[in-house]
Amino acid sequence: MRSYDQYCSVAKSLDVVGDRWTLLVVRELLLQGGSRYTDLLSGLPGISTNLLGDRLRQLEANGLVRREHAPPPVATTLYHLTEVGQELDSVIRALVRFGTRYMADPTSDDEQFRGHWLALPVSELLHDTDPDGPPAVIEIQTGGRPVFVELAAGVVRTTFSAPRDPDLILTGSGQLVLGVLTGQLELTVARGLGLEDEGSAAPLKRLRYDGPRATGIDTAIAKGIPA
Amino acid sequence: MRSYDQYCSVAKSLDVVGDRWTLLVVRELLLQGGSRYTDLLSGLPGISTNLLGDRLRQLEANGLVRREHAPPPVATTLYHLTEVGQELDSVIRALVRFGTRYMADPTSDDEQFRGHWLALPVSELLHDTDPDGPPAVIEIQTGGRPVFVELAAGVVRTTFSAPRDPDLILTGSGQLVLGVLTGQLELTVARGLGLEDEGSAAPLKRLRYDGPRATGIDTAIAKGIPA
DNA sequence: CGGCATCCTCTTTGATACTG
DNA sequence: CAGTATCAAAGAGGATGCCG
Repeated sequence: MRSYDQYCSVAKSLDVVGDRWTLLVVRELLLQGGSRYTDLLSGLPGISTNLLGDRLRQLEANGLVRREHAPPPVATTLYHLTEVGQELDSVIRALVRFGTRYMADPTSDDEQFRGHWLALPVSELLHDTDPDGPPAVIEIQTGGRPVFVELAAGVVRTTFSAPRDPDLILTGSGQLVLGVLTGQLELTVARGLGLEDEGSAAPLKRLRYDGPRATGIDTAIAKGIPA
Repeated sequence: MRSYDQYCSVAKSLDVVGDRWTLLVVRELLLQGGSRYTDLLSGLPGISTNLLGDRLRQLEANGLVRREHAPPPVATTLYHLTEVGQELDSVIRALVRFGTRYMADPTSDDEQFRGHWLALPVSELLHDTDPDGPPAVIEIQTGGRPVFVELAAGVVRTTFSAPRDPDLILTGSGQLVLGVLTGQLELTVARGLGLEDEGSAAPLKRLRYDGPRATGIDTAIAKGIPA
């Protein structure tokens, strides 16, 4: 990217991460940790292979990404965020907070989705209102690998392997699951729109959402669903 | 910008503000409030007139900017951030926090600077360590209109008109001033590099900087200054 | 299959000129 | 002042080929 040539903190940041796809590469590395080239490709649907290579090279040149030639058991290159790169998590979190308002909009037909992306709004915008309650786990099935939402000690975290047997399993589109988790979509309404749930709904009642609210999320979602 | 077509909060944000120049337009509107087209042009050195027009139209279409046809005393169009647009301040602040690490680097010859940009790192990264002390004001002269840094009740704010007579006036490049304010550059060293100061240095000692630290800022700056 | 490099087409940007 | 019109150059996207 051409530099903005401005002596300004924001412009300097954007000189480094303002290129198309760059922050999404950082998103993947923050979510997934050390990743192989093809892991990144599959977590970044729509990027072309040459662009991913370009971006990784730029990020490395700027000291945000480190490549590591893993020894025989893996026998491939792993890309990691450096400490400086990790500091972009505050930028990503701010973008999550802002962008979640658009998650209620009707989705286009060819919109891609990866379950692990849900970890961003879940861990940034959801809180456990019952810090003294017993730990609870919700399993999310949106196609692909499941994601686990864990409520414990007032904090909501996400993991990619089951921390214990889930209290609740939600199966359906990312949009339905997110609507129910954020409390913007009643479980009964979500069922009508295609969500399947198995187990206790109690953990849902413990969640508090403090992100941007969308009105009429149910009708918005319904509009996106073929009748 | 072409959409990323990903059902992800970050991608959705970037669909709206990920275009080149877009976040810098937001920066100007956050810093300056309602602005005329030409105010924006002068606060965004390097942008071309057609791109500014494009970006304003997009921001308006996305509900982040509102145009207001001001009545006779002004007799021109003013651009404002909407409430949704204002919420981008957390994104801007995160970018400020990240990007300030690069402010110590040697600046290129044709790098542009506007004094009001300093308000970003100052109000985001500086704190007043003496909340019970008397209010203090530092006037910053970097060419163009002066900027005033006000320490009061534990908070550091910036204004564009003098809240009272300044206790200290700093005159010099943005980089020297910022180095001194953040405590990364000793005042005596800064004087040797061309900074002029008038008044009491006491307010500087009250400031605490909690942003990213650059090592060797003095030699870095010296390298950028023609001998 | 992982990790690129190349070629080609299409879109976006940037510089400048121009108009109400 | 507040933009629109024009056009060359850069960058993005897509397909494909290469090499361990």
